[in-house]
Amino acid sequence: MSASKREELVEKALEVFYQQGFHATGMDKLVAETKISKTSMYKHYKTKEDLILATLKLRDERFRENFMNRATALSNSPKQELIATFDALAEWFEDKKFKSCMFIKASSEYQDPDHPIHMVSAEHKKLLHVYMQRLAEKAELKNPKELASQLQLLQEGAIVLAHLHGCEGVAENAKIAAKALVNAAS
Amino acid sequence: MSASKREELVEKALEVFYQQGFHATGMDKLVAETKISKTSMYKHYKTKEDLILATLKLRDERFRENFMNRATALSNSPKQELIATFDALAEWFEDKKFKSCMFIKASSEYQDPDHPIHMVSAEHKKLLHVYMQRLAEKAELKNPKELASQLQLLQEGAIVLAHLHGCEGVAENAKIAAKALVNAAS
DNA sequence: ACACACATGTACTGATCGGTACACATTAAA
DNA sequence: TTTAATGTGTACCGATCAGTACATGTGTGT
Repeated sequence: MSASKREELVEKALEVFYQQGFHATGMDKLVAETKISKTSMYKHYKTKEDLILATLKLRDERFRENFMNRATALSNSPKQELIATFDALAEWFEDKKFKSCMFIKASSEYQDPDHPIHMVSAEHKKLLHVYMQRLAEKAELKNPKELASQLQLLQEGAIVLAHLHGCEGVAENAKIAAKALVNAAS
Repeated sequence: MSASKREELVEKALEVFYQQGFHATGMDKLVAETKISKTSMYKHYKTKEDLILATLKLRDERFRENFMNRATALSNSPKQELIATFDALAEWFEDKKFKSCMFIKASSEYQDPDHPIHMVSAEHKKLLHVYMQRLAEKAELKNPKELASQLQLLQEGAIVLAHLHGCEGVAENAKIAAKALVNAAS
């Protein structure tokens, strides 16, 4: 049960599920693209759903780490960092591999709120909310929880519209709105 | 080619695609739920994709009409109507059949920007944007196009988060943010 | 009553789905 | 060197996918 093969599998699955979708990606496609046999896949993950959950876990960790790191790097204070999250989004949108948010898409394909895939998607968004609420608290802004929610509305909206229409101006416009909301809470 | 059967088909398809998803819904399921034979279906619509496009067209018309009517009914001026769109959203989110936005989900399953399904989804969002831009113009607000974009960001974010976490407070929070943005443009 | 055009339902196609049976290769302990 | 345990690949399973061939209505003009 070589851990490296397991890693190769989940890595490739992450890429293919993200680019092609979950229902649209068959396990056979992963066999073809990884040269890992189906038996080995099902030794590592009992079902396709387990594999999807593993890819989402990896994606959650990587995405949040990168997102928060970029926002931190592009700012000098918690208040600035809240705004800089929209610069981080802009960078993401410009990536030619950008195809919306994996968790929005996952919850689109697995709509039942009690479905594990839906639940981990919701958890991902909650963790991002916590991150921004903490920033709002550090910045000593009014109603940090509500402010974080409102900024997240702008972020999720930006992701959706950047995916639908292309990235031009979307993140910038969201950033302008975010500044207005942050200033109103100062 | 009875038009009533055609209507029954697209009606049922709309419901099932919305509740269950596109890839997850087979044509056989529609046969089972409508008692319309597969042959008849494929006489009316050459492919599943054609049927999906028909359901999206119907959904677009109905949704926008209802959305705009509700916003109009809940307000007394273009400026108020911009804000009232968030009350219309709140009503929608509270419907127990609410399962996110059909077009966000469609673009999640058909990600290629050149795919017809993706394109009609983008067009739907553009039409909503036009509606709000007109309102902003009638209300004589500053930068009507940018304001409409920012309000739409809040709306799309609200849809996504209401679907992920439930509707509690989402639309209300978005409305508060919208008021701040509208007032800033007054 | 008849013939013809067309709407409809059944039963099927090859392809693909998620998942598995089983034969074989490899390794390590005895 | 033998034996047992485990990892791997192939070839397959029944179910379901989108789509179709074909036989059987069914309505209309004569």
